[in-house]
Amino acid sequence: MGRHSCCFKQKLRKGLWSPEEDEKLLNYITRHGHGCWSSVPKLAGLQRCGKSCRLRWINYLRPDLKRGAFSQDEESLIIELHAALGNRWSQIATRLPGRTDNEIKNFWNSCLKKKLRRKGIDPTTHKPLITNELQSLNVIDQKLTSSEVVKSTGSINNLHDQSMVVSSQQGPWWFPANTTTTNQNSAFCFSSSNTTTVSDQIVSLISSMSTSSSPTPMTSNFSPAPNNWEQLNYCNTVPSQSNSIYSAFFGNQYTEASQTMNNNNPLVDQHHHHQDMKSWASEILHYTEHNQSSETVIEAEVKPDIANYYWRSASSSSSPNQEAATLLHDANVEVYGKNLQKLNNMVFDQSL
DNA sequence: AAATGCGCCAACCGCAATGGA
DNA sequence: GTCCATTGCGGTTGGCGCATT
Repeated sequence: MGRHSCCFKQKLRKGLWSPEEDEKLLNYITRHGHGCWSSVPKLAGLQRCGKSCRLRWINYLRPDLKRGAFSQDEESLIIELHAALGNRWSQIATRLPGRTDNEIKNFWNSCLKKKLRRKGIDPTTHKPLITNELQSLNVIDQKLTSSEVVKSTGSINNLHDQSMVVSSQQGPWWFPANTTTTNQNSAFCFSSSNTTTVSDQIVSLISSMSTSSSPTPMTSNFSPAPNNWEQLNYCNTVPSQSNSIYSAFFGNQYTEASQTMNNNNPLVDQHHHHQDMKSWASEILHYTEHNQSSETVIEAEVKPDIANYYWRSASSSSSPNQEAATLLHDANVEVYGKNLQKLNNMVFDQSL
């Protein structure tokens, strides 16, 4: 145990290699080959242990090293190989001529891991990130699938229902067992009053579902859309359509995360009115709901990749993507409608 | 200009595997 | 089969340099 035997027998140099040491090692191995590494330092006139000499040769002095930045092809290959092999750096290195295991490992830890996270991919599993938000959604979903609700097989037809469905699963949706004729297709109904906004009721609903085991609160009287338009915000960091969803449903309208062109911005999707629940949104950044005539209109910004957005902040201590992740998390915790200014200040960054 | 923070990466460390006596 | 030296590997550290305060 402890320091390798070759290192404590005599006072040996440690730390960075000097040019002179490099030259001695290079000259010796070029002429004689390395042979037994433990004898190299003595024969080459170096005050180093054999292990240190070996490492220096493999990682720096070897003539077949490529050096320089990794190409896009190399980067893709490393990600692909890491997905298959995990942290087996030496095996990965055998597939990248001129690159050392140490170099690849450093590149992975300092660069590729962050890149993958920005794309919403867990660098360990290479699967979509399971975020705090999603974990909280799972709690909500458990509530929704409890005995308080029954499964719905139909769509919401009542045009003016102020109804809402929340789930972390991609359909079918779950609805309360005891519903009135008026709102029989509604998961939850919210009344409009002077004192409580629809948003606040949603906040209350989600909060109660997330933190208590009491029955889901639900208003008994259906009311039409509120007179004053209300902005609602939703966040979702799930990067793939095939994965879990966090979404909202007002009346019979909901949003779709398609990359419809709008003002040449492929990532902003204006209000969609779909009857087909299969095209449910998976990448919603936030909704805007307001009244147009007698109808409620919803606008939504979609985010195919969390990295496409960042939170403009005075603090630059963390990266834009970290800021975005923090913001989305905060928005979820504080729940929708409570933190509108934050979301309104979110800007779109196409350069990322 | 000095102090501090932070990312990168070369090198170290400990452990496992290997091979020879 | 056991011991021990050596090699290989992957996690971790520490120092350097650049950016920010």
